[in-house]
Amino acid sequence: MASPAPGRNECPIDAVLRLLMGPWTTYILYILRTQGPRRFGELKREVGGISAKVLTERLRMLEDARLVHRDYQATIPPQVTYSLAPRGAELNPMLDTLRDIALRWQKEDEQGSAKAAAE
Amino acid sequence: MASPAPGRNECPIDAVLRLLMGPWTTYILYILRTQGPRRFGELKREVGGISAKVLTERLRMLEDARLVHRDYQATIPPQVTYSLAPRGAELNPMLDTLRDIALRWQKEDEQGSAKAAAE
DNA sequence: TAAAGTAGGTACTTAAAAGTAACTGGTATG
DNA sequence: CATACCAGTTACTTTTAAGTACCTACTTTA
Repeated sequence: MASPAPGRNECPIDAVLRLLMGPWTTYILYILRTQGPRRFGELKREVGGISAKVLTERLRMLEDARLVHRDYQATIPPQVTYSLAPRGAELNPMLDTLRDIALRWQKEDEQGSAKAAAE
Repeated sequence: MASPAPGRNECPIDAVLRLLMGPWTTYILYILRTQGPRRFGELKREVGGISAKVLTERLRMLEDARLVHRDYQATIPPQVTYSLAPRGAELNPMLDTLRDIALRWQKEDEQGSAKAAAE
């Protein structure tokens, strides 16, 4: 890219959002957060429908950003366990707030459309 | 899509993140939040580098989600003013938290790499 | 000895998003 | 009488991301 558009590449908020967005990502974090550390295969089964390629991509992204910790045991067969890193846990309150807002909006919209339909 | 993947389409957090992510979006909200209501052309100039098409798309998305309010005056030439709607303002604390976290991580990473380079 | 499980990697295809350029109607300006 | 401004829209192209399928090396199980 020749000219980095202002507010796009430079914005640190965007960098974090870019990390979280995309299919599966928040769901992966949600599982690690509520179910605790999980192995690759477990995670894949629990997310359900995700391919190994995309799961690997997401986990690498999250690992590079240090939201998730990867523990590799060179046993046979190898055991790779993923867990929430401190930075991942740091996002929990924000994600909780976001979830509350999102759920409330969803409920408001349903009530609003129900009321509008009844009138 | 045949089977809606679990945790993907159903997740309300994802719906809001999907709204905020993407180039320009948080920057547009940032301008409306810090500079106050702005007209289409002003917004376009202030964001800088965005095309009318994409800016319109983003504003329509935000308007549909009721984060932003659109005021159309059928004068000649027409005046269209965009402002933060209540829902948009509701996100402010969360975006502030997110920005603080993002900036701190950025700083930590810079210090970390600087320290690592010095050693 | 063939299959299945471990944790992925690689190549290819497809679909969605983003960007580019030209166009709209109506008026005021040069 | 051609141009520019306002706030977009439309058609088209390019880029990016996501998805599909198959591959690795090694071991245990049937």
